Amino acid sequence: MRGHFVLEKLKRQGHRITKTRRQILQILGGRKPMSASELLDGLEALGNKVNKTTVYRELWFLKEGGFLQEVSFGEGRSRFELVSENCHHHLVCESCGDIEDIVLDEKLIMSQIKGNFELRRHSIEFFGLCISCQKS
Amino acid sequence: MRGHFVLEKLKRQGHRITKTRRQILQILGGRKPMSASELLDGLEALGNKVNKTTVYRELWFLKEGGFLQEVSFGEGRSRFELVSENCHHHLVCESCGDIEDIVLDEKLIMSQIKGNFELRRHSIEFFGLCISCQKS
DNA sequence: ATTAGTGCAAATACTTTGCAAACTG
DNA sequence: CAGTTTGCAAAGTATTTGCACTAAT
Repeated sequence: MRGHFVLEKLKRQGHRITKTRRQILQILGGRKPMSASELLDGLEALGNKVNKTTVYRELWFLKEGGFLQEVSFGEGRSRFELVSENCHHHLVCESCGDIEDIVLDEKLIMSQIKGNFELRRHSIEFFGLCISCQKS
Repeated sequence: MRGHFVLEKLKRQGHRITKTRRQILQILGGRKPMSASELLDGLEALGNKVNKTTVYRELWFLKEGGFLQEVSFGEGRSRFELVSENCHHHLVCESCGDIEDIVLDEKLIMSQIKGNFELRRHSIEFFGLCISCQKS
């Protein structure tokens, strides 16, 4: 889901397109899952000195609207990324924190869930060392 | 890894077996991944009014020792469970919070990670509705 | 007796809330 | 103008730290 598509849908839904909302989508559009504070930094880098409350509320708003998904890398804080059509997961480097996307064979994994559990969502993350960090 | 095995190993390593340490292992031994505050409640239910600091320190200690593993369900807090020989994952009910273990075909999943990423650990969780919650 | 383990209070990090003010459409 | 969005301050929850004190071996 691309940022401008989100903006159009929001507009159609009667929501307002503010500078902060536009910039948050812009920032999330290009990168890996981001935490609230990283987003805050990103906004500040764009010259937008917003309050953290605004960022948290915007993340909640966009998540509720189905535009963002929350991911957790066990860092004690949440990260958010634009929902993507192709279901992907992450390779997280424990040294430099770099995040790479990885696409798994969904069917293969889902087929292993037997029984009557009604699956709604899942979260799969791999942690280790990226190529650059293996060298150093 | 069973609790009493952990206790023996700790004793061999020169660590002390305190009431709190014994009870924490006892509580973690029987159940699903628990948060620090749940553990605190469990200890209080056993008549042990420990301080939360002690619980956090003990969890850190046992994790460092390789006896516990940390899991995150994106709740904004960490959970801990005894490390198990057979690598398992979790089915988490989003309604009642019940946690069921599930064993996946590791090789099948790991084989999908191509490239030069040096894998150290991974985390796979499924969220949805357990059987009882589907009925109500 | 040593020193690992504990309690307490305070500090830090992340996130949420209430309300008044500002801005978008 | 009306209703959405924002800022600010304060509160809430999870976790950590320093230091003096207690207890296991």
